[in-house]
Amino acid sequence: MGKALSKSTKSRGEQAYSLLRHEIIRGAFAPEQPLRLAQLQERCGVGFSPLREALTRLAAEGLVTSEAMRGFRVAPLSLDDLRDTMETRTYVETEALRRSIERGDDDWEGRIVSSLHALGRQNERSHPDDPDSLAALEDRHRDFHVALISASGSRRLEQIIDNLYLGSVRYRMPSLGNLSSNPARDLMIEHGAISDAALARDAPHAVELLTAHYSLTAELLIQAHSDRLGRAANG
Amino acid sequence: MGKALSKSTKSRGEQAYSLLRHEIIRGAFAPEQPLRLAQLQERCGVGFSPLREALTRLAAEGLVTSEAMRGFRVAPLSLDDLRDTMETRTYVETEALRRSIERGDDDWEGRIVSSLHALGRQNERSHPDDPDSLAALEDRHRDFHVALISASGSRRLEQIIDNLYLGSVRYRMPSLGNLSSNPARDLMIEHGAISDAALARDAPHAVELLTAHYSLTAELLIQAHSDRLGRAANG
DNA sequence: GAATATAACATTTTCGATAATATTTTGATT
DNA sequence: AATCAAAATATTATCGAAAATGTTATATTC
Repeated sequence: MGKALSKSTKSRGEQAYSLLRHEIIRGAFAPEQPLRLAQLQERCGVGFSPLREALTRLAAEGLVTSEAMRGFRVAPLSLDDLRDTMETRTYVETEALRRSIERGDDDWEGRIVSSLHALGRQNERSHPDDPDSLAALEDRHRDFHVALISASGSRRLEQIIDNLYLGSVRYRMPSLGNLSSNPARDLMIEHGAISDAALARDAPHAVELLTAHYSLTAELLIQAHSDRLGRAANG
Repeated sequence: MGKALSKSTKSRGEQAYSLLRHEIIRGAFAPEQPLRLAQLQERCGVGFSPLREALTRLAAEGLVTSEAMRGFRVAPLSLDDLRDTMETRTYVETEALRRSIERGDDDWEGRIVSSLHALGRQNERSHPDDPDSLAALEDRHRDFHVALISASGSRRLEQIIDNLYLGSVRYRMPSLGNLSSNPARDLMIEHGAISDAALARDAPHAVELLTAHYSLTAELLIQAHSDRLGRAANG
C-alpha cells in the first residue's frame, strides 16, 4: 500500500499526525504509555521535527500529554473523565440540536436522511468480529450525529462538539462490538426516532431522545470501563 | 543577548510559545498577517524546530492558522466570530456557574471574594492610558470569572471556557480603555452583583446577571469592532 | 499584446548531527 | 545489605544546512 505518496498535498508532518491519531484512537497504545521518538520515527518513517510537531498537535487535542524534557505519553483514561465528557457532550450537543431544528433548511434535512441511511447500511454489513467494519460503523455513527447538529450556525459549538467526540471515542473503541451487538438495545431504532423528531421540528422531544441516547451509551461505557479496570486490578 | 538561559525550567519552545501568544493577544500583529519563520526566529531567538512547535500549538488553540507549505498566519477576526464566541461563552459559562453554585464550598467562596477584591484594587490603580495597567486589569477580570465557575466539577467545561475566553480576549484588547472607562457602565457594580448572587446561592439570579454582563460586553465590542471595520474601509 | 514556458528567488519543511537533560548502572564506603 | 556519588547510557530538545515547494520575474512563442 505504499502508493500513498501520490497525494503530495500531505506533508510528512500531516502523515505522521493522522497515523498516530488513528493508532491512538484505535487503542494500539496503552494509556499513559510513553511515546519514544526513536520508536515512532521508525514506525512513521519521518524525522524528529515533523514527529514532534504531530505530537504537539495531538497534545493540544488532548490525545497525548507532554512533560518538558520527559517527552510524550498517551493520554490517560479514567471513569471521571468519561462521565464528565459524556455529560458535557450532552449539554452542548442538545443546544446545537435545538438551534439546528430552529434554523435547519432542506440541505440539513437531506444530510440527516442520507447519513442515517448510510449508517443503516453499514450496520447491516458490519460484523462484531471484523474491526474494520466496526471502525467504518463508528465513522457513520459520527457522521449522523454531526449531521444532526450541522445547522446550528455556530462554528464554536461545532468545534467543541468535535473535540468532545474525540474525547469520548477512545472509551468506545474497545467495547464497540459489545455495544453494537447489545441485545437490550436497538441503536437503529434510537437513531431513527431522533431523526424523526428532528425532521418534525419537535425540539423538546428530539432533545429528550438524544439525551436518553447518550445517557444509555454513557452507562454502558462506564459499565464496560469499570469491568476492564476491575479485571486489570484483579487478574 | 541570549545569555539569560540560567536555570530556566522553560524550554525554548515554551518561551517562544508564550512570547508569541502574548504578542498576538496584545494585537502586536495584524489579523491574517503572515508569520514568517525567519522573522520570528530573530524576534524570539530560537531555531526553526521550537518555533514551528509553538506555532502548531497556537494553531490548535485557534490563535493562528496554518496552511500546508504556505506557513502560518495570525488568525482572522470577524464580527460573526465575535458574536458566536460571546453567545457560546454565555451558554457554557452559565451552566458552569449553576453547577458551581450547587457544589461550591468555602474555598470556592474564598476564591470569589479574593479575586473580586483584587479586581477592585487593580481597577482603582489602572489608568486608560497605561497599557500595562490595562493588561493587569484584564488578567484580574479573567481571574474573577474563572473563580466564579471554579467549582463546576467539570474539567471539560473549564477547558472549553478557557478556550472561549481566549477567543474573545483579542476583540477586547484594542478597546480595553474605552470599555473600562465607559461612563454608562460601572463594571465593579456588575461584578459585585454577580458575586453577591453567587454567594447567596441564587442560581437563577446569578445566571441572569452574568448573561446581562456578557450581553452588554458583547454589544459594546460589536459596536467597537464595526466602527473599526468602518474606519478601515473608509479612511 | 496575451499566454505559456523557464529561470531566479523566497519560504517552508525535513533531516541528521549535536547539546542538554533525565535515568540507570556501577562501585566504593559504611 | 544499604547509601550515595559518579560514570555510563538513554532520551529529549535544539540548531542550521539541505531538500522540497511555492512565488515572482523574465523570456519566448503565437
